[in-house]
Amino acid sequence: MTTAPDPADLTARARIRDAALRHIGEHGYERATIRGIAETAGVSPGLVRHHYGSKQALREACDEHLTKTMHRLHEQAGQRPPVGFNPVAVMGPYRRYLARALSEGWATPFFDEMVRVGERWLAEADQDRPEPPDVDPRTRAAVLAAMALAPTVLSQLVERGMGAAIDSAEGQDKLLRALLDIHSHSLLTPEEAARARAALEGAPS
Amino acid sequence: MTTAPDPADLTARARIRDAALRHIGEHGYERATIRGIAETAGVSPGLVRHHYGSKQALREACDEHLTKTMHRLHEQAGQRPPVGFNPVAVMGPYRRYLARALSEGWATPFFDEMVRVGERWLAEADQDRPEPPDVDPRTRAAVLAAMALAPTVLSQLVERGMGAAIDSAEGQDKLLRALLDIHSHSLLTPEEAARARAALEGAPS
DNA sequence: ACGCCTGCTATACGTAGGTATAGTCTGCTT
DNA sequence: AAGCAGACTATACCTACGTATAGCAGGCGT
Repeated sequence: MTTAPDPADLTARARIRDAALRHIGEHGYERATIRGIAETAGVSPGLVRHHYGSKQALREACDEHLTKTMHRLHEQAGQRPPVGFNPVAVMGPYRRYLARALSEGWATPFFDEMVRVGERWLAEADQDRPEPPDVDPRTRAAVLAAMALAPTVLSQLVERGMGAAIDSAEGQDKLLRALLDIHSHSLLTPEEAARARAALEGAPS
Repeated sequence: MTTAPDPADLTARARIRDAALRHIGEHGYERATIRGIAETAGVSPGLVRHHYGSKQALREACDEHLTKTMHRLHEQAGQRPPVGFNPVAVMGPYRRYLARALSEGWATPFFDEMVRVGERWLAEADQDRPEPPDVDPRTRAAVLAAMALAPTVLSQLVERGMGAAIDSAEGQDKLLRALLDIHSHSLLTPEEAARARAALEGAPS
């Protein structure tokens, strides 16, 4: 059950967009070429310009399509909490594209939304915490979001470490188990953290 | 006390390398141009080729230089544990370059070493853990390394969330506090994790 | 039937940028 | 002094690629 393409998606216009998503995902925005995209879509390079005007605009169309698709998936998946905080699972064919968007720096809207969601989610989780954290919530959410996206962005490297493709069943299983383990076992004890914080106050050197 | 340049580093050859580190860090490998690098270094584009042969080879020289410098810094910083597991602090001028190297996928040796180090470090930390994790250590270390590198790779986005440059004192402070908080407060309780794991076994969907 | 909008192709243009070559200058060896 | 080597520049070349233009086919309203 991979994100089913609407029947209407067989149009050349849609094929171009899909090809662009794939090419940009695989090679990055700069290295992806209109000619290559056109070839994959089975059309002439001219048609790409005809439909989208420019390479930049094509990318924006991809962004929009991804955003819409993600929203749809998000809704139909319901409001279940982000177990393991793992966006890899859902993204399927868009994973690489998203990773590029993030690491090449043109995914700010998406990231901002992740931060917003995370912030709300953390606020809720903080209900039953003895003393509130001394970091502002936005920062904490941002860092957490970045960490959550790490396996997506650095998938190539993580795959090396895991010895399995991140898309494969084995890879997903390994990744999820690792995330569960990491997120349920603190690296630092509260005391260690407190000590480090104290050191921060003392010597801003 | 930023990584002091050796006096001998004033040679054109070294200036080219430094300019390349900067340009590639700022624009990425593809977008960085030999002409731009040459201009920054105050030399002709031809000299770049004279010294390094090709753009690719120039990048490799940068990699090597970064590796050596990092080793030097690593040694002179002693064996103190990676508090907050935060490589951002040290990297200084190389941060952007490293981020590019990671996200553009040509930093495998560096990442592999991080995984090795992390693996050893985790093994030690696992001494006093009631039951061993059910993930293989390499995978866990890889995911953890990726997460640790997230603020570096996604610095642009994290900065947005923090509202401060990651290099600034304020940014460093915020980031470190966030990391301390995150690493000393689990997102999931062991029970939740166990439940999620159980779900994994049950329904591989 | 006629025009025309739309999807589409073929071809051409301009430019950026990696690479290649030839030549200049400086300093050192013999 | 002669001459060689290495650092460095100027210039040229070639390819890749984004963009622009012109033209063709086919369905649709009138």
